[in-house]
Amino acid sequence: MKLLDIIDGTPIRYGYRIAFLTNFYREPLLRRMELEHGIIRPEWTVLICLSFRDGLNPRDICEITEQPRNTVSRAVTSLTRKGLIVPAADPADARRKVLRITEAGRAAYERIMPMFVEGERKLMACLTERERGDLDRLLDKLCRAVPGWVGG
Amino acid sequence: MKLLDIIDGTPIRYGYRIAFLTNFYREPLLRRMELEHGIIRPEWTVLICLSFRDGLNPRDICEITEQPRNTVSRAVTSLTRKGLIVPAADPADARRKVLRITEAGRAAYERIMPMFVEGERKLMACLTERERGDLDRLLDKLCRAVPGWVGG
DNA sequence: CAAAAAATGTTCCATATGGAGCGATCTGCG
DNA sequence: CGCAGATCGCTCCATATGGAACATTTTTTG
Repeated sequence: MKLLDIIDGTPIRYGYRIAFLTNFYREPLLRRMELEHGIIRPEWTVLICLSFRDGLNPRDICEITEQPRNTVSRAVTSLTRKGLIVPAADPADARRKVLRITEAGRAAYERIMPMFVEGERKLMACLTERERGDLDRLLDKLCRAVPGWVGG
Repeated sequence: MKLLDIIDGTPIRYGYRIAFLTNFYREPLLRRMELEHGIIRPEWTVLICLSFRDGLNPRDICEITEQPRNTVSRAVTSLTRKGLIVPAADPADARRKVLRITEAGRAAYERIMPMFVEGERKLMACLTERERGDLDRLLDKLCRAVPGWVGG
């Protein structure tokens, strides 16, 4: 008996399976990341953000990742201690910090990301090219619609 | 700037968006459930399992939900204290408990589940009937393939 | 049949997480 | 300018979570 077997017995078939996939794709990788690289989820999300756009504030990262401020604050502290990012004063606003990813930070990102890429490859291996295209389009539509209903 | 905006900058487009949808669909509902009904995630998964098939053991629930044993153990204890389930001795194996959902437990399930159904409705509202059919088929394929690669 | 190994559920402990509130700073309005 | 209110990041605290070890019971093995 597995979670899959009770999906047909629940009235939330879509939500259930999407959460199911997330559980099996993401959670094991997050645990491996912590074990093998000593990086935990909030730290990882900060690295991803800064890797995409350097010089963000903690506040920006809260907004992007929807994480609470204290969670981001802790991640910034620990990443700084590890030398993966460097916080600087924001000349325009003394309350803010400008966060910059270091070389070591980029290296950590480049070391960890392939793990998630490989996980995604396994996840998607069962689909044909055409099916991936369909899924891509559907996910895009679903994600773009989120801001319209979330919070309400 | 939102998470959506950096999706194109990441090499894990599918995994990212699936996790994104889970975050916005499930997490707010779990928080509301705790606030309004005093039920937390592990308790909810136990209720779902027993609602689908009464008389399961904690061990079965661990297997179905992939939750650690101590988490399920705690959920069983608290649900019992709340009168939502009743544990009995398993005559076939003295180590095991047979868990049965109570009337109050079923009532709680019937009260909470509509919240998740409504959340799913919002999530899926952007898709046409045809697109839902496509997504249904794709999710089915993805989920069925999970046991083949998970853990490896 | 006896001892080793596995299974089941619990407890202990370390840590991750989020809410609330704090001090410092900035903004808007008179 | 001066003050009320908003914003930013941090700390405190309560709780959720998972790993490891434990006692009890069952299964396997010699």
